[in-house]
This record gives sequence, structure tokens and C-alpha cells, in this order.
Amino acid sequence: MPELPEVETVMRGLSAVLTGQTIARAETRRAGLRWPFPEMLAERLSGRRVEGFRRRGKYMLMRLSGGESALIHLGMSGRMVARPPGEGPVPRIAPQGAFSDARGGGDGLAHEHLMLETGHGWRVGFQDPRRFGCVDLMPTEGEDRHKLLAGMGPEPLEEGFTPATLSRSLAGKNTPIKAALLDQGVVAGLGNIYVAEALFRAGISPRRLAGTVPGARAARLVPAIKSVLTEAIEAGGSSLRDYVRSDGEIGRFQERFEVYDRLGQPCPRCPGPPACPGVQRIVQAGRSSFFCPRTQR
DNA sequence: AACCTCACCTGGGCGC
DNA sequence: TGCGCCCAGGTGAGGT
Repeated sequence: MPELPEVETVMRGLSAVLTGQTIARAETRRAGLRWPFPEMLAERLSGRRVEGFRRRGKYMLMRLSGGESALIHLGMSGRMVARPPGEGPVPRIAPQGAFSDARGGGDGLAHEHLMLETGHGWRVGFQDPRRFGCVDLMPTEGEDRHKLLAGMGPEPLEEGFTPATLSRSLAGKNTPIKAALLDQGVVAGLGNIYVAEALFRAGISPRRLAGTVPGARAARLVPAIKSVLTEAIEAGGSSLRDYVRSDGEIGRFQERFEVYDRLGQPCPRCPGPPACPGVQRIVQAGRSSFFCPRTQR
């Protein structure tokens, strides 16, 4: 699930459950995910108070007492599941639907690799079937110098992300704009879905060379990125495949996709065939790009 | 440097 | 029903 809006949503839910609480106990169920967990991770989390959360791109930072922060990335399939005290039958869903229960009521614990239990008995599980996620621990001081964060571009929803700054980082690039926007060093937090949606809103083809975007096109692209991310966060993010639930407990932005995963469907801005063949799909850098060939140039 | 491809994993959906 | 294949929200590493 995890691009910026999903990570933001998960983080808000986590914060509601954990901020101000003490981690009474932690458990790791395997040695690591994408990389090995830090030495003695469970022991080092235990007894700490959770001071708060921050997001940087698709990473969550959980500030702990004692001057350390946990860095968490959800990878492709990571999720956080909160269970109330008393081993309740179905996990209760936190505010904003930041948590999913374990797939259709199944146990889902097979892929729960890290579990935190608060002093009040809430349990928060990090589940990640594909194990592309990661967890690290580092000093809170100088968080942004962490190897995984150091090269990140601007936060797209902050003031500092402007047509001028985007233009500067795209200038001279010979790669397709699609690939450039997926580069976390250009702008932090975009992934395959929101790049597609933002390029559609801006009327820019994913094939266009990044170096030709600075100027008027960047002036359209920046507000397109900001609006699509803002609306997605308001909707609680997007939920796909196994994440989909119909009861509104989790993100609903997927219902508002205009091009992503809509191959062949009419583009919302076009009159339909024969003027426009509908949403097309191409593969760029090994990943699907969805776009409208008529309105995106 | 800049750019591209691969690799890391599991699970769901589809066609046969 | 079962099997094989393709696809999936990410991204660092290693090669050209």
C-alpha cells in the first residue's frame, strides 16, 4: 500500500495508538526483512516511551525516549495491525483507517515480523509478506543524515517544493519524467500510482523527457502533485487487492483513480472513442505507466 | 555522473 | 481443482 499518502495515514494511526505510551515489550519473529534488524532490536525497544512520529518520504520515524528513533519502511506489502488489550477477536481499526485487520479475518500472523506491546496491553504488529520493508534504529539527533534519508529530495507537500525547485532538479535529465518522479532524490514520497495520477492532472506524458519539463510544465506539475497527494491523504490513502475492504475502514482514494490501473477505460477528460482510445498502458523501467494519449503530451 | 537492469519475496488472479 | 505464468504500491546494488 505504501506511497506517501498511505504512509502518512498509517503513521497517523500509529501515532494515535502509540504516542505517549510505553513499549512494555517487543518481539521480533525473524532476523530481519530487507536487511537484518539492528542487534537486540526487541530489547532496545522495550521500556521506551514513544514521544512522537514524523514522516520523511515513504519512511516513518518513531521518536523514542532515550534519544533514539526507529526508522520504518513498509516496502511493497507492509502494514501495521493494532490489536486491543485482551486478545479481541477482530483487530479494532484505528482512526483514519490506518490499520487493516489481517486479511479477511485470517490470522495473518505468519507474516508478522515485529510486534510492540504497550503498557496498556495494545499490540501493534508490523506485517510484511514480501519482506521488502525495513526497520532501523538510530540517534534522533541528526535523523536526516541516516544513509537511507540523506539523499532524499524535498517533501512535496512543504513550501520548499516549488516549480522552481522541481525545474532545477529536472533540468538536463535525459530520463523519462515518469522515472525522474519515481526517483526519491528528485521529490520524496511519490510511487507508481501517484506519479501516474499527477502526470495525468498536469497533462504531461510519462514518456516526455524530464529535461523538457522545467518551465510551464513544471508549473502545472507541482500543483498536480500537491493536489493528488493532499486529496489521497484526505481519503485515507489508496487500498488495492488484498487491502480492499468495502466497509470504508481503510483508504478510498482508489475509487478516484483517473488513469492508474484503468487500462482501456475512458479517460475522464475525453469524449471517448474514436476521439480518444481510452487509458493506455506502457512499461517503463519495468513498471506499468497508465496515461491518456490524447491529453497527456 | 547518469542511467538501466536486476534482485529481493510472497500471494492473488488468470488462462488452460 | 490444479498448475504455471504474470503481475503487484519499492529501492539499493551493481553493471554499462
